[in-house]
Amino acid sequence: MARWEPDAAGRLREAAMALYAERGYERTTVAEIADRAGVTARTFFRHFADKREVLFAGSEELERRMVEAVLAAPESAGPMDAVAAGVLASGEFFVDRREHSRRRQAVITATPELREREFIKMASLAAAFTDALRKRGVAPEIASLAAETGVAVFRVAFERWVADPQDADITDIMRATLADLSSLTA
Amino acid sequence: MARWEPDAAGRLREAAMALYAERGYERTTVAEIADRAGVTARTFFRHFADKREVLFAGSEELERRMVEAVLAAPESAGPMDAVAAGVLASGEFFVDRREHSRRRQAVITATPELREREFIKMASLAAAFTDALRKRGVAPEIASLAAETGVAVFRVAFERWVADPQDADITDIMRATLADLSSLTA
DNA sequence: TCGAGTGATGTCATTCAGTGACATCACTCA
DNA sequence: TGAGTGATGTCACTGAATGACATCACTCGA
Repeated sequence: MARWEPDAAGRLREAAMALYAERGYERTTVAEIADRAGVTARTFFRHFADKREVLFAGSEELERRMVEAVLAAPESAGPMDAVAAGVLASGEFFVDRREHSRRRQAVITATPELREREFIKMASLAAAFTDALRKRGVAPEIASLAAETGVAVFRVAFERWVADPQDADITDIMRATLADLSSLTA
Repeated sequence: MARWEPDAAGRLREAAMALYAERGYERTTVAEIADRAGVTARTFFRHFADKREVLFAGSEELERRMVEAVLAAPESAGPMDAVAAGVLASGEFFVDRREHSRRRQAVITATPELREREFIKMASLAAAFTDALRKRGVAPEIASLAAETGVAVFRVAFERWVADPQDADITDIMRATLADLSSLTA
């Protein structure tokens, strides 16, 4: 018999999601999460930097994929087209995760501390987009503006997808949002 | 003689800025800030919700002014024009505050926790813009997209202003940033 | 097969953020 | 002049987060 049950991090993630959804983020203690996962609070902090981070594991992976798509866009693509490619590439990440995304997003939206953390993840994405665009030869100021705008589109589209009663495809929603941006600034 | 020195909140703000700049946010305790301001830690928390908020007093005022400008834009103005008016209206708020803004921004940029807080302030601004646009009759989805885009412009322009070695006027920089957005999405 | 690591976890003590309850006391005003 | 009022202090407590050290199943080479 193994000394410890495997995948403590996974159990902690699930326990945290369940408790945050059940009784709210603020009224859940790390000790309770750890208990439910069968470990101690000290172990929680060995897997996650803080009480918020447990909901954001995997965001680096998403960011990595989106950045790759920006870099992989055709050379002829302008800055905004490259960013659009990055945004669209996020679609596959959410396949079959709509319900999970909805529950997770409900918890985050209800908790200022978690919203803060989500924003800094978006900022990290914007910085990564900026960097990728510069590598494509885009001027620094233009790169950051295009990146910020692209992230704004991603956020709005994601919100629309989560809220969509028709369960429309996320990629379609992203395309529509990008089109809205074009007509807005026309 | 008054029982207490007046303007405890002001002294706390200054003490916090000084200490955060001197030795960094994380290595400054609330007790130290309170000490320097001549009050107790308990009093600190009566004036500011938490250790981060002390750097963001006044942001509601800025938001209020920007929203007013959105609402005051000519009826003929489109969503993006109205948002642009809001962004430009922030200019006067920063008159004669460039050096203060630079020091403050340096502290914030160096501290993830403070960056998180700054982002949620920007989100609040975006929500307020969205609301204002809806009051102007803009469709909800378009309103939020225009608002997010406007906030992106504000952030980029503010960063440019703080970093500008020429000390250019903030309003000019904002106009230029708005122009960049137009050509980007053309 | 045995013994020296290794690594994930537990235990314990501590610092610090943040909050609730209650006391204090200069100042105000009827 | 005495009953509030309000900003502050004091105290006790919860809970997040971290460092130091112990534990022990498992691995791997001699």
